[in-house]
Amino acid sequence: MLNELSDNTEHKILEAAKTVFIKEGMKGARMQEIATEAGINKSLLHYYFRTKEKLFAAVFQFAFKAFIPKIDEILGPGLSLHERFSRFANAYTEILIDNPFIPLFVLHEINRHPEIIYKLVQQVGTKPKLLEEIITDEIKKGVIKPVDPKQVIINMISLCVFPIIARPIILPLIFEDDQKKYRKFLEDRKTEIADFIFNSIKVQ
Amino acid sequence: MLNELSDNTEHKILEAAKTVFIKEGMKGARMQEIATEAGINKSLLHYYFRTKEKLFAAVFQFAFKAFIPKIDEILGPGLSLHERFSRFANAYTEILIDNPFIPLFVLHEINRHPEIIYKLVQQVGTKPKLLEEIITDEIKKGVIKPVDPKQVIINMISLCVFPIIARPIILPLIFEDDQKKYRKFLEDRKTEIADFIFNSIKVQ
DNA sequence: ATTACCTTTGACCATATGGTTAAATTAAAT
DNA sequence: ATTTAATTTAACCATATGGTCAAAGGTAAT
Repeated sequence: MLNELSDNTEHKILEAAKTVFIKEGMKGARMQEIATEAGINKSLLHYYFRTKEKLFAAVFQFAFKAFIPKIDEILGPGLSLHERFSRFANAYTEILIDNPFIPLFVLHEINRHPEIIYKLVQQVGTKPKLLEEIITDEIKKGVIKPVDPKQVIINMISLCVFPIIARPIILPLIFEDDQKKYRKFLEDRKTEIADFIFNSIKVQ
Repeated sequence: MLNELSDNTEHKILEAAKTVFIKEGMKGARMQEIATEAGINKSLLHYYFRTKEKLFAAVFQFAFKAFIPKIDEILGPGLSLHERFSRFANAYTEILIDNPFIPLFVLHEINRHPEIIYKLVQQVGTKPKLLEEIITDEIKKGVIKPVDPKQVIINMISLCVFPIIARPIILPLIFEDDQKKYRKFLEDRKTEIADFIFNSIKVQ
């Protein structure tokens, strides 16, 4: 039972740390707040994770993985480009709706310490080149115009991520604080984004 | 000369505060660091701006204004929709290239305190409705397909902002840390974004 | 029951940090 | 020159915060 208990506490701590760090950022987060959120005291927190840095590193790694989509999984084999765009936008938008604070958290921290990305990129093992090749092939096949694949990829991710991280501005400024409208808007995007991109680059 | 000197010091403080706050965020910024950056001591900083909050408020207001484009100015009268998209993407991208850390700063802080937006929105006086009307009109004229104007507007802003704030991820992951390629990529977008959007929604 | 080990707690420490204050300095006005 | 007001500085203060430590509690093995 020893291990079960410890796992339990460690798990509680990690969940609490996610909540607090992702909301407040590294500098904004307080160890006491994390302890309280986890229902334990500060000493125990330091017993499990010696320092704030170590705890942060654990949370950041989790967040980074959640933010960088595992493209290869989403882009299953034997699909048309439009279908692939559609699946990507759909899956990624859903991830982001469920974890709306992760992108900003990751971007904010990575801006403060751009170096940390190098360790993470390997661990995550995402392959943007894969998507790039798919797009290049479709150009050769004459399905889409000769566009820069990098532009298309960044467009796709931009269109998925930004509406989520800009919610506190978009909601009052565009949707007059009507959460339902905003929610519907995001829901629509699951299909709109793929159509939008495909329409733009397809050969008519 | 009294006023000139004080203006000068106040100006130095504000510039220093912009640098530090925008880079480190409200919680990450240190009053001492701002003072040092401004070439003065901490007491003088508190003499000009009683509290960290007051200084932050000044910086945040500036940053918010820089982040929210004054749409009406960019969208001069008597232009085609494509021309308007083009001008917007061009002008906004340039602003963002010159102030690459502002969007993330604003979004991060506004996420921590979503309320603050209400005071700012009035002061800035941006009118997204204006662009919405323009798009609606073009739909009626049959220039573009019957799309949701809100989707188009958010797409435009997403495509401009995200590639800037995601630079620390994009640069290593997509451009193998080649800054020139990234820079060229942004430069291309000044025209690419408008073409991209217009192609997608125009009636062929 | 005793040993040994893991977990949890409360009291405590050192330092960083936002902020204050009184005195010194400077500049303008009389 | 003297007064007056604004500006600048150095020394301090109170508090928050990350982190430590020794003791207590609990659990399983002998």
